[in-house]
Amino acid sequence: MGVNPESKKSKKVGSGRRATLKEVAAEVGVSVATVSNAYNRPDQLSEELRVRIFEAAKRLGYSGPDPLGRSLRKRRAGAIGVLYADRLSYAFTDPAAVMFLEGVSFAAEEAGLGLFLVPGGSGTSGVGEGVLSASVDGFVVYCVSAADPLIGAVIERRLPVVLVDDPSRESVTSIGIDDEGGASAAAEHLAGLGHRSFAVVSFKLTLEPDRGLADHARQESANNEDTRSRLRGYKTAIEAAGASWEDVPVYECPENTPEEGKAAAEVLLGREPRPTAILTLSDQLAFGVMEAARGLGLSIPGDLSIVGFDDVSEAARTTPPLTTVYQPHVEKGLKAGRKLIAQLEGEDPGEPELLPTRLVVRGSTASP
Amino acid sequence: MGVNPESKKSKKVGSGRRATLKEVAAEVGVSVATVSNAYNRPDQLSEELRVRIFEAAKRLGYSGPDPLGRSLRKRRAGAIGVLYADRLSYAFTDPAAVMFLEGVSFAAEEAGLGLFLVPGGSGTSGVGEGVLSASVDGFVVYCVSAADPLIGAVIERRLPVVLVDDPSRESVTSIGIDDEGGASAAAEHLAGLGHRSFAVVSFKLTLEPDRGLADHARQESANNEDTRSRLRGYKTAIEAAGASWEDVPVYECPENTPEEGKAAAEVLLGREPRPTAILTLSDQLAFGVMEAARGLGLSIPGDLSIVGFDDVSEAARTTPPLTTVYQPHVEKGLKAGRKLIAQLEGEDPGEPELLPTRLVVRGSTASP
DNA sequence: CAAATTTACTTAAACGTTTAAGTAAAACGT
DNA sequence: ACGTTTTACTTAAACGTTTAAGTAAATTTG
Repeated sequence: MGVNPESKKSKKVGSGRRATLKEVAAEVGVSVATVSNAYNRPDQLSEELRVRIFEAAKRLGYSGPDPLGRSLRKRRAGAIGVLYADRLSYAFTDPAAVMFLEGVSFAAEEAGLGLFLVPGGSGTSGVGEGVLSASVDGFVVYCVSAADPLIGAVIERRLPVVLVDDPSRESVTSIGIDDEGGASAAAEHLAGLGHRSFAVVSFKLTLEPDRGLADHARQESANNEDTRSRLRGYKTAIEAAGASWEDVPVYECPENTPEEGKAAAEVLLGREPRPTAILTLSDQLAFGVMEAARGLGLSIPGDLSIVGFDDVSEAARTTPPLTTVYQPHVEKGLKAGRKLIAQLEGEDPGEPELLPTRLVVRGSTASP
Repeated sequence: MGVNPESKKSKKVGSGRRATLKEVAAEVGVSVATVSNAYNRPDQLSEELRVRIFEAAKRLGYSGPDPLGRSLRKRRAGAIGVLYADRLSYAFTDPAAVMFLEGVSFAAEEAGLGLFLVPGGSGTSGVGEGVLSASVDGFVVYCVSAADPLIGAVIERRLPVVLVDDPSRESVTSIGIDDEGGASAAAEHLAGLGHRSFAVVSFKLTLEPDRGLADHARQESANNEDTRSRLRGYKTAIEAAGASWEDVPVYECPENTPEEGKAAAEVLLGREPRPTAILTLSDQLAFGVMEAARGLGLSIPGDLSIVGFDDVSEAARTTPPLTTVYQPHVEKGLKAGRKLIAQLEGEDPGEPELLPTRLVVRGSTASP
C-alpha cells in the first residue's frame, strides 16, 4: 500500500539517491547481515524471507550491493587495469594495441573481471596519477618503456603486475615476442633478394623523443626493449649479409603513425644513395612509407622494397600487400591477462614467455 | 636505523601487504586525519610534518591513499563505464566500436576519469552481472537495443546514463546519428544511378537473432532503433524511386562481421532476379559482400553496386574503394562521454543530439 | 594585554559492504 | 525426555578512507 515511489517518475534517471543495505534491512525489519546474505548466500536464510527482502529492495529501488562497498570489504576491485603509456585515445588508434586489448579483454571476461583502462599520459595531473588512483586488482603494463617513471608508480602500488614487451625486471612476470628473430628474418629476406642499401624507420628511442636521423649513440640509448631488439635483429642480419650497419640511416619517429612514417620516408628517400629497401618497426609506419613512395613516384616493390612489423589486418589489403613480420597480438594480450589473473588467484603465473614471430612475405618486397 | 624493509627484495612484486593510512600515522605518531591531509590538503599541516609523513610512507611502502577507500568515502568511483552489448572482445574487433571508444576515452581523460569496460554479454554469470558490479560513476550504453534487459539493469543502478544510438527513453539523455537520412541518401544514390533491383544486408533484428531472409513482420519487429531507422531510410528512398520495398530481400546477419556479410551475399546473389545493388548496414558487412562478389566472379561496380555504412578507415582502401555513409564515430563517443560527465558534475547534459551522416561516393557504385 | 584570529593538529563519524562468531529456537536421534 | 544438531537469524568488527567539528597553542589585533 501507500505511494509507490517507482510510480512517480523522477525527472532524470540517475538523480535518485541510491538505497543501501541498511535501509532495506530497516524496511524489512531484519539485520543488514541478513540482507547481505540474501544476495550472497541464499542458503543462510529462509526462502520466504529472501523474497520479502527482494520485494522491499525493489520497492526502495535497491539494485543490490554497491560494488564499492563490496570491493573495499572483500579487498577485490573486480577489475584488471591496463596501463598504456600514451593518451588512452591513441591506443584505439593503433590496430596493434587494439588487438592486444582484445586479448586482454577476453582473459578478463573469462575470469569475470572488468577491464579498467588506465591512462599513463600526462593528463590532468602528475605522473602516475592514473596508476595511483585506479581501483584495480592488478596491472597489465603495455607500451611502457622500462625507464618510464610510470613503472615506478606501478611497482609502488604493490599490486600484481605483468609487463608486456619489456624484459623482466627482476621478479616481475612478463610476456613478449621474439622481436630480434622477427627483425632479423625481415632483413635477411631483403638481403636474400639482393638488397644492400637499407634504411630503417623506428619508433621513438627515448622518453624525450626526437624526429630525425638517430646516430649510433642515440640508437644505443633506446630504452624500449622491443625497439632495441628489433634494431639488433636488423643489424645482425644486415652485417651477416656483408653490409655495414654504420651506413644504414635510422630515422626516429616520435609517434607511431602513418604520417610520421611518411615524413621519415621522404627524408630517407631523398638521400644519396637512395635506399632500395626500408625496414619499419611497425605496419603503421610502413603504410606511411608506402604513401611517401607513391608521392615520389617510386613503384613498390620495383623501385623500393618495404617490410613492416606487426601484421595488422590492413597489411594484407594494401596495394601491394605488405610484407611484414607477424606477431600474435591477440594471443599476447590473452596470455598477459591470464598471467595477471593467475597471480591474483595466488597461482604461479609461469615463466616469462616469448611468443614467436614469423615473416610474412607479400607483395611489397622484390629484388632491387 | 634498523633493517630497511625495502632493501630486502621480496620474491614477487605485488606480494607485499599494502600499508594503510593508519600504519603511516602510527609510524609518525600523528592521527590518520593528518596523514590524509598530507596527501589531500597540504595547507592543513606544517611543511615539516608533511615531509616526515612522506618519508615514513616511503619507508613503509605506502603509495598513497587506496583508491577503493577513497572512492567509497567520496562516493566517486573516478571512472565511467562503457557498456557494450556483446562480449567485450568483439568490441575490439569492430572498427566502428573502436573509434567510438576512442572518443569516449578522450572525454574521460579530459575529465581525469578512468574508463571501465563493462561486458554485457552473458559471461560467467547472469544478465547484467557486469553492470551491477562495476565500480563506476555512470554509464555510456553502446550497441544495446532498447529491448535488452541490460538496459533495465543499468536503469536500476540509478546512475547517470547516456544512451547511444537509441532513442531517448523518457528522461534518459542520448546521442545518435541521422541513420534514416544516411540510409535514404545511400538508396537514393543507387536509384539515381538507375538501379531498381535492390537487396539489403542487415544486422540482427531481435535479441534472438536469426540468419536468413527476414520477412516484413520480422523487419517491423526490429528492436534496435538504428536498425529500424536505416531500413526505413532505404524503404523511403526506394519507394520514392518507384520500386517496391516488398520486393527487396532483407537478409539478417546474427553478427556484424565480414564472414556473415559474405554468407548473406551468397544467398542474395543466388536469387532471381539477381539484385544489381546491395545496401549493407555496416562496412564490415559490405566487405563480406565484396568478397562474395569476387568469389562469384561478379565485378564491382560493373555487375554489382555496393554501399556500406559507417565509413571506417578501411573503406577507403578496398578495391574498389567502398561507397558508404559516413558517420562521426569518434565525435559520437566524445560527445557521449561529455554528456555523461556533465551529468556527473550536476550540469545539464543538453538535449538529445543527432549527429549528421553523409554519403561518401567512392568506387563501389555505378549504373547497372 | 586581553580578545580575536590563525595555525596545527585530533576526534569521531561516516561511506556501504562482508563475515566470523554468537544465540535462541526448532528439529532430530535414541 | 534429554542432549545434539540444524536452522535462521543477529551482533559487531573490519575494510581504508575523508571531513566536519573540535581544541589547544601560537599569533595577531585594536
